[in-house]
Amino acid sequence: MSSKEKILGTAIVLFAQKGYSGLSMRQLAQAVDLSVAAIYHHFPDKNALYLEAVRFAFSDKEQVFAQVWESGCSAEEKLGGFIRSLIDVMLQDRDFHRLMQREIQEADPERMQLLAQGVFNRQFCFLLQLVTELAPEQDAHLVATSVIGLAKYYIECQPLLKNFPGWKSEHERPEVIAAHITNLVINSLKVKTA
Amino acid sequence: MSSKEKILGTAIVLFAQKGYSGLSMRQLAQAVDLSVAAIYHHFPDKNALYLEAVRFAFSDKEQVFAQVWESGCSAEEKLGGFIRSLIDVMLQDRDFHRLMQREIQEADPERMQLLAQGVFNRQFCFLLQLVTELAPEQDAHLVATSVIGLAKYYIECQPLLKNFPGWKSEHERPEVIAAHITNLVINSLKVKTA
DNA sequence: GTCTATATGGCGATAGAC
DNA sequence: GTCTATCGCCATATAGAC
Repeated sequence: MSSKEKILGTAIVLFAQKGYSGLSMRQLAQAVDLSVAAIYHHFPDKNALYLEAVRFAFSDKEQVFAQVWESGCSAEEKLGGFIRSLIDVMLQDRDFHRLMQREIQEADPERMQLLAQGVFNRQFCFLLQLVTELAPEQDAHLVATSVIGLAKYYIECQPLLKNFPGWKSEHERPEVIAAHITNLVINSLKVKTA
Repeated sequence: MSSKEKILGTAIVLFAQKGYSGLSMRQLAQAVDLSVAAIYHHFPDKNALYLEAVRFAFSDKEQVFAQVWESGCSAEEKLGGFIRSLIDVMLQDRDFHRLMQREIQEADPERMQLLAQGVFNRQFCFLLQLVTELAPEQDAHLVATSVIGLAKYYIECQPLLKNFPGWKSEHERPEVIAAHITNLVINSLKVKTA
């Protein structure tokens, strides 16, 4: 692995943990066992390094959901499969997920557009199509975002949710969360179509 | 208003905007029109100031939902009212909401427990009770957290969601979001009970 | 309670040798 | 490509006058 890749991979993790201003170039240099000057050889400044690290983390997410869309399942099963994959991806690549969180929180409009169009657009469109197929009379955008929001919330708020009454240990199992969300959404769609 | 209160109130806003390490004592001092040393007269160090600011922001949220619970409405109407209030509170007090976000993201287990038990517990229990009443056979914790998660997601991801196909300007109106979430949840509960 | 002045150290970034 | 050494600046925090 090249130094540049090592820097980018480590930067993702550390930026996700500490945020942009929370991570110093010295700390990053120490983490990758290089000098600060060596990092500056590969990147013009801290901000450029950050942007490249975000893009680097984005780069290999596209085909995770492909098998769901390409499967011969029914629309309902596809929705269940998508929700399950979404949760698995979020749980598996927590660094990426945290980086996303920070990006969304800063809410820079330009950056949001880049993110939506350059990263998530394909998957969102597939989901939109699926929802339209399942319940053509509903607002597909609202339903699609509900699906994503539910998954996202369960993952990122788990440490908080554990402390409320009624919590069970099974609530942190991905298949349980996925089944609940799938049920919630599909049942809701059924009422209107029935 | 005392200097201490002015410092705390300003700190909430700025910490929410910039994060802990993103806000310097100099910037805060300038914002409240005091010297850095004056701030250090009121707080032993930056971390203590941060903690006190978080607690300060927490302190006046308890009775916002009281009228919903105390209203003579049906359980269904109460759920709708709670969702609407939740969205309004989140939209209105964005600084508090952003501070919450940062706290949840850092996910310190001890801090999470304090938050759950010291801040949100009462409201969560009311919601839990309401859900149990509406659909006794369902997992109330899962349903209750779904309600909160949906509301939270629509508020905090709005800048991102705007950029996806299918978005309409009405999606940022609180009553539209609230109606959608209420429908989603209540319809879903109906299927199982029907 | 608030100030000015300052100690001490980490920050981003660069110069120049190898 | 990587290093050591360094610049200039800003950070947190403190001392002591008013």
